[in-house]
Amino acid sequence: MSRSDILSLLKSHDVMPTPQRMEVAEVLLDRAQHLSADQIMDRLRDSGSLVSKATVYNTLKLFSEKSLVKEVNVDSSRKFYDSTTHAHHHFYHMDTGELLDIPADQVSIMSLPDLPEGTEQESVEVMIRVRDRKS
Amino acid sequence: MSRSDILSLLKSHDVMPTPQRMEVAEVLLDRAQHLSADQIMDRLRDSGSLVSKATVYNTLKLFSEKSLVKEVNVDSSRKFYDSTTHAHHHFYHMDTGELLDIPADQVSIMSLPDLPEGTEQESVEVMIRVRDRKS
DNA sequence: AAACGACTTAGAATTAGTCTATACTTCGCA
DNA sequence: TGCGAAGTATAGACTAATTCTAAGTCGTTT
Repeated sequence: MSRSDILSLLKSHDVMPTPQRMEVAEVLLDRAQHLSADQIMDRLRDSGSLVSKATVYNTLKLFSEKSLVKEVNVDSSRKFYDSTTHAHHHFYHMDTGELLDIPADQVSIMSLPDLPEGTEQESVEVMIRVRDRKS
Repeated sequence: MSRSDILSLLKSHDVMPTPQRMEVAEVLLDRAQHLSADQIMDRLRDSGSLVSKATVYNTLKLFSEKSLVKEVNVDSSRKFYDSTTHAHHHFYHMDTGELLDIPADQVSIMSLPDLPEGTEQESVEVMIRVRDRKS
């Protein structure tokens, strides 16, 4: 995704495109991927950026509120941010800690349950945990 | 579940039934529920128990290794321990932070995807996030 | 120019969970 | 009956991710 694509993406999601936000977006939205705040910090540092930790966290929270990215909770020790926002599912590789997309057409859920009284559905996520085959 | 049921459950799962482990088990396995380590600590304290934090964490980790309980990650700010171990799915109520079981027969997944090369499946979990209906 | 609002920042604070080092129990066995 | 090994339990120090706080920057408005 080019700089100007990112710029208009931010604008269209009602996010003021500050230089720091642009830097974070360029890292995360570069391609379909799942990164933790920490990994994003590292990449920013590697490319010489001076964005502060607080700003990275603020920015990621803002992005996910504005639906520019999706939070994924797997591990309960850290959050991942997913550059793919449309509905899809994940493999979680327990040995490597890696998160992989499941192609959307490869899982289908037949019947969804009745929701608890007075609630509405926010999202449905399927998580398949895998590990290295032992044999 | 009675004390003696719990006792034989621990034994059958190869867990030495020390007094502290019995206390933790009595709290968590009392009924189908999802508790965080912290909630378990609170309940133990309320009932006058002196078990230490470290022991509670050690015990919960042991229980889940021995498949006496199931870890559930939703929130990435804390782990939940589920007293129901057979395969089932969850609602996560985003407003209350509560976790609810989905009756097993109410979700069925039609097609499962091909697993990544060289891996085997560990578990499949469906998580439906819900929130209070706005209207 | 002063004030304003939105943003960024360093570093302190918080919090779930882990680690460490010490102490206690149990139990086989000399 | 006493000893030692193995397995457990504990307080408290520590870690790591994330949030908070309070001060600073910057562009815009008055």
